[in-house]
Amino acid sequence: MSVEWQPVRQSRTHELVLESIEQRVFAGELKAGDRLPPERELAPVLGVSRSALREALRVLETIGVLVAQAGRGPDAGARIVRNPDDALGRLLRLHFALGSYRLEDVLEARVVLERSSFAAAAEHASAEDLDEAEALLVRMQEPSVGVAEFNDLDTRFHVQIARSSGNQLTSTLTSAVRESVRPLILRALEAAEDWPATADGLNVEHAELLRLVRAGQGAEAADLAEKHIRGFHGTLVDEKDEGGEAAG
Amino acid sequence: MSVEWQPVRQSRTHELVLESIEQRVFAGELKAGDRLPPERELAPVLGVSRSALREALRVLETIGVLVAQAGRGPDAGARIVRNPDDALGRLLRLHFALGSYRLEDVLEARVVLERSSFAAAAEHASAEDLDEAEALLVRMQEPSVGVAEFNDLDTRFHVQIARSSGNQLTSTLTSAVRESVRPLILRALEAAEDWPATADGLNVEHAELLRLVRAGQGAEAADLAEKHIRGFHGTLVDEKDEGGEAAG
DNA sequence: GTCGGCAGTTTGGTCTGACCATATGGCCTG
DNA sequence: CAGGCCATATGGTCAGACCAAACTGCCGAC
Repeated sequence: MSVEWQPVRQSRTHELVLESIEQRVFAGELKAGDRLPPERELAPVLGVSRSALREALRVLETIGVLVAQAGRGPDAGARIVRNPDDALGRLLRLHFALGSYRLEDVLEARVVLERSSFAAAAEHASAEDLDEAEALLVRMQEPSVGVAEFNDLDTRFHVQIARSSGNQLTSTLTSAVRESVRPLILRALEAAEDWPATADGLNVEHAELLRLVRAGQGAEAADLAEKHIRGFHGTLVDEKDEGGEAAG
Repeated sequence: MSVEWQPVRQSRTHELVLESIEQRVFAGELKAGDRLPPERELAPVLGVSRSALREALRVLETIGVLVAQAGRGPDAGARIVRNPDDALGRLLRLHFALGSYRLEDVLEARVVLERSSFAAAAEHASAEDLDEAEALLVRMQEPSVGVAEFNDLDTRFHVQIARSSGNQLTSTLTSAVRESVRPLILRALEAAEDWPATADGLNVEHAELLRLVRAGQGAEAADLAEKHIRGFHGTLVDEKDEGGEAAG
């Protein structure tokens, strides 16, 4: 048989706890907004120590499924939430830093996701969403804006378009992927020979992108977005060429 | 200013520890394969208790950046690794179960990612990778294959194509997104009125997809992949219509 | 009677120290 | 020299205490 043997790796306690809670989520018994029992009650019920339970809760918190709040009242305790964005962002950022992904791979992923975002935004975006995006562009056009803030606004513009596409998942993925290369982009912007010209060029493209989205020209917006992203990543590859190959 | 005030939310100890370790990763001081000092040494150095340190390590383990192994020898201890796939899979699976994402959103994401996978595979896939994909298809064609195993092989086929595209990131994302709807697809397959006919139809499409990839016809493969996925997800929407809307 | 503050209670966060489980390294015996 | 047993290093778990945050509600001052 072609199936390889796998090491059995016996489960640790906190993993069993995690499974138990996950099962409740999959079964629909735990929904967003629900509260878990207090740690001091739940631990003995599950037959584990509080520390083991806490490690499981920490895992759930890490993936944006749970938040904990001390104190009393309706907002206190451990609550089920839906906040995948931070979790995905941290995950991709760290793995990109570790060399799990090559820059070209990130580039392709961005192109694919953002083409979809811009095309969908041209279809579904509300005027308010696009107004917010425009506000970001206006702030980017101020000559006094610094590189760091420009980078921040740039990220938020792309994320705002993704969000306005109405697709939560591609929005989250777009945001996370963009976040993962944020430090790299910041370094590239800082190293730009003629910063005002660079900023101008990006501003022009952003404005045109937003115009196409507003006009409902999804296909054209997608094409320009691809050009926009590829053009910019081109400069990144140049910046990073001393990095060498990521080892297997 | 349009920037909203944010609650300051003072950092918890384990978050500070996490930041400290993350910084080392971003700075390149911690690379894949490196070992962390033993918990009992590292905790006092960081000025925190072992439990707080362990919670931080658990977070890193959750996102696939660290594995821990008890015992002695070169493989023991906490080591930096690059294993994002499980982490991303769990994240999307749980969030999909919680209703963070609508089924249509997942469908669009799959279409976008897998179009790219198939197109890139037609360009870059090695013969061995495609042989492995073919072996999966052969096993899916056996009449005796059960629904669960078919679902498993189907997943692995799509993931194998993604992997053979040479893009680690889209491969991971494809795998995770496919995993997140795996239970749903399983239920749909189980509910199929004429299972052999359903399986046959999918098998034919898979074979044609692989043929196009082998022939290097990336554009055609992408189009067929989109049709393949949309067609199948259509049956899923029908299956899930009792689910109602996901609350905001 | 109302407002403000103070104490009580609930809940997560952290710390300490102990003990258990696992896996290697090396000694010791046959 | 081979096999088994013990020492050691390391993560995993546990128990109990105390700290910190945040709401509840009482109680006194006005």
